[in-house]
Amino acid sequence: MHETQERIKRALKGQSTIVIGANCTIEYNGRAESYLPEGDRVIIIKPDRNLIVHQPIGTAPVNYMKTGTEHNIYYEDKKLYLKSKHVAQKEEMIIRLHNIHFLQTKILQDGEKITLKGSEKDMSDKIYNNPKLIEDDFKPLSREEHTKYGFIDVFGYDKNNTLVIIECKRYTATLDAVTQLRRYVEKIKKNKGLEKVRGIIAAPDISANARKMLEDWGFEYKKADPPKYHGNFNKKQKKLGEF
Amino acid sequence: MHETQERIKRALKGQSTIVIGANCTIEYNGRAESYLPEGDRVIIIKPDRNLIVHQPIGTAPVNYMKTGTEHNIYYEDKKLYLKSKHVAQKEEMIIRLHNIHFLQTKILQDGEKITLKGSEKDMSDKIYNNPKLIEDDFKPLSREEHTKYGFIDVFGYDKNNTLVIIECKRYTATLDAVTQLRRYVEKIKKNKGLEKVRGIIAAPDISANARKMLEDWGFEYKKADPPKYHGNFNKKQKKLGEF
DNA sequence: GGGGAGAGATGCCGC
DNA sequence: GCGGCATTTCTCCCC
Repeated sequence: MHETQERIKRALKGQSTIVIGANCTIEYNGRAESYLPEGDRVIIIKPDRNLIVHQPIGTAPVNYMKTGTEHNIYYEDKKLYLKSKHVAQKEEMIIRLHNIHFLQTKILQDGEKITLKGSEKDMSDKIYNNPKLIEDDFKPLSREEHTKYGFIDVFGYDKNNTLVIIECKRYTATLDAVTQLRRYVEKIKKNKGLEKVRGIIAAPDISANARKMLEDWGFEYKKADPPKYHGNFNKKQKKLGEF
Repeated sequence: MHETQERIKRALKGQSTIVIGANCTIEYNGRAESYLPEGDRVIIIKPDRNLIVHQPIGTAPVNYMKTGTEHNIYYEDKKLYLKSKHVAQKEEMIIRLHNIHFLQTKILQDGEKITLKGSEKDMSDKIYNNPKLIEDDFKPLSREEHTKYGFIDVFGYDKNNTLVIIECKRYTATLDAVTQLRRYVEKIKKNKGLEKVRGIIAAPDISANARKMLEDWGFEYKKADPPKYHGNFNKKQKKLGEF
């Protein structure tokens, strides 16, 4: 066991990614407080000094510490502890390691960044470039604007030269989306001294409550799908068969 | 390399948690589309069939597949692939494994659940049980109510028997918090036919913009901290010095 | 560094 | 299953 401690200690000094499979108990104190009784988990410490703990179930880590945390591994009363402290964030974690199932320390080389298509920005681009998706004679002026009126997805004029604000959502629009749109419309009305500003939610779907609130406020809903670049799932299936 | 494939294949049939350190290329197609060029990552597949991929930097996984995904490992043109498919979600991922740095397969035993203190619910409980934190003679009626008016944190009457709605936030209250409160207040005013309903944000802090909007709408802000159970960070520091 | 908003958000709970 | 909402959200981008 002392050998394990030495390996982790050495790895913590370098740029290794450390992966530990261990039976452990975890205590956290910081933004909240948590306690996790004894059980088997996977612990990862990365070279940027963040730490994540995964139980054998679930997508999200059960415990974690942010980038820039200090880590220390030591024995006390013949028990092995990993103590992690993030001074700036006033957070800390103590993992008591009852038993180590496996340990890997390895310098991982990866300078690549993920490319992602189909985000809300792509959706507003699509609408900007195809204004007829909203309605005929819609003239978009800008997109993804950090104006003093707020962060507006698409912004333009309709055929009557009435200002139109469009809030895009990739999924079913919720009450939040409507209140967000409402905030923008009100702000721009006030700042520009306009009586009439149209607000449109563009999304593949909208919840019943959101639709009701939308109508109560005189806003509109326009069905619109986020763009797909390589075709749908079934097509992809076929294509992937080539591999 | 074929031995690695066999080990993963066997592990996928059982209840093992699989941890792979590998140089790989990742393609994802589903709710969005993504591509990640060659680099070293840690891949975890859990017994509930979810998969997460971690680069050697950052807290969040760079790619993932949800619980219930089917995984297949196979060779094609002498190249090793891990293909993951979630039929119901219409999502899939293909990981090309160029080189395996390490591989661990282990059945992890963990039936424990994390206990967390200091959540927003704990905060509304605290206010419910200590109404003076809001003001003298505040009479709370309920908390965490899933009423037809919405999900209201705390709900009660002030000394003038005016209805009071309190929205709690663990951190700095933002514009969202104010619009949320506004939604509740308006809805309850309308449904109960009341002219005056007070709205209060209880949070440790509030952003300047949120405060302005709050005041514009005649709502109030009351500084309140989420409950701490084991004392603050500095005290904890001292206590932890015992280790 | 704080504020504002998206995310392939995830997870929880209630209907 | 959907809906509404918190999250130790995380991450990005802009001021």
